Amino acid sequence: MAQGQNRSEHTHGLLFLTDEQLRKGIEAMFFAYRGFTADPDRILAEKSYGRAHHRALHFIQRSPGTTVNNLLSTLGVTKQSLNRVLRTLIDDGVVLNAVGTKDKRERHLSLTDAGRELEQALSNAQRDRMRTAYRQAGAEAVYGFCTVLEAMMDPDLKKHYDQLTSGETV
Amino acid sequence: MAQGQNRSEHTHGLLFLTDEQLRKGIEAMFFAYRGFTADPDRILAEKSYGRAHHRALHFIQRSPGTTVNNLLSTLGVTKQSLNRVLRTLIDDGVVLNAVGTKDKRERHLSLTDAGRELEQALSNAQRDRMRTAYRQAGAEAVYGFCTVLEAMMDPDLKKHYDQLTSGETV
DNA sequence: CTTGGAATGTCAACAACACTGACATATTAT
DNA sequence: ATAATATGTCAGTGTTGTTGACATTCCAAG
Repeated sequence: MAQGQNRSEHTHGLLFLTDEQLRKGIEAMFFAYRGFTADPDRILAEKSYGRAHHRALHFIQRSPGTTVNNLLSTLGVTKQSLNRVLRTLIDDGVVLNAVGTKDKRERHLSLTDAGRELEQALSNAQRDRMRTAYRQAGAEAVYGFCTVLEAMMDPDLKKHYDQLTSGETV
Repeated sequence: MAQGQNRSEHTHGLLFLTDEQLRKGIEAMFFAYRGFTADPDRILAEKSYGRAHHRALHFIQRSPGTTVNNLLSTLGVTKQSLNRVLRTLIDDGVVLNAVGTKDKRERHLSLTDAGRELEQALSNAQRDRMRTAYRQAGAEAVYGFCTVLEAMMDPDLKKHYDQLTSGETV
């Protein structure tokens, strides 16, 4: 029932959004996010790291030389929370912490070789699932997928997202 | 740069998935999920509940009379973890715990009036954002959104999702 | 009818990861 | 000199997940 109606609504571009359809999207987000994190979680568990470590590694890889403050606002956590994670990553020789050249108060974060290796392993696992899902769903679906996700973001978070996707350099 | 290329790839249905595009999707999931939970989180904080309470309320509302075991496998947590949450919800008069009529070992969970009210408040907040995002993105995007999310789910979780979306009754 | 297993509840301990608040230190800006 | 910034750290707390152990209740098979 739902499928056929949805399809017809597409064609003439009208959106009759029933609570049922919205609930479906909500549940899809819930179940999909579990799948989204499942593969990296397995790798992290072996190294006794958590998702917070993965997130830090990801965004450091994404913006090498980024400052703690920048990473803080991207991740949206407190400095105490981030520091706990960064501390272990730095001590384990996975993340580099370099005093800023221009402003010596700043610390510039980057990955060591070991860090790049770990980040690659995590990213590969996550990208594999992503790639499979993309291929399965098709190109148009992927475009819609990103469009809706972007529309769901808080404006402040969207800024970080846009900054990452457009310009690579910080 | 990315936008134009993506578009052309759509038209002839070929998927050249660069790591860059996959990373974009990964980051979109991360930032969007934060937005996805932001609104209910504010309401939950007032009542000193957490996301786990919201999830329990959602799926109980979705399948009234469901058993603990069923809820357990839907949520994918341990019974101890779920029990802690259910305990507070039952004690607060938000969830009803009825001994099964046929099999008296089972407990059938449902919402009280207060529970329905709270669940509505949470769902409304979440649906509002969802609706706005859907409208902003358009009908085709929504269709693609759900398609990709479904393809991202673990098969076991997808069963629960399918069960919920198709048949309402348990 | 006894026994095994299933469904549930509960206690205790522990870990990850978020929070707040307070305080210290170095460095830059005014 | 003083204020503001960037960072680090200590201590405490809360939510949510985990294991492991154990009790209870009840259905079903022998």
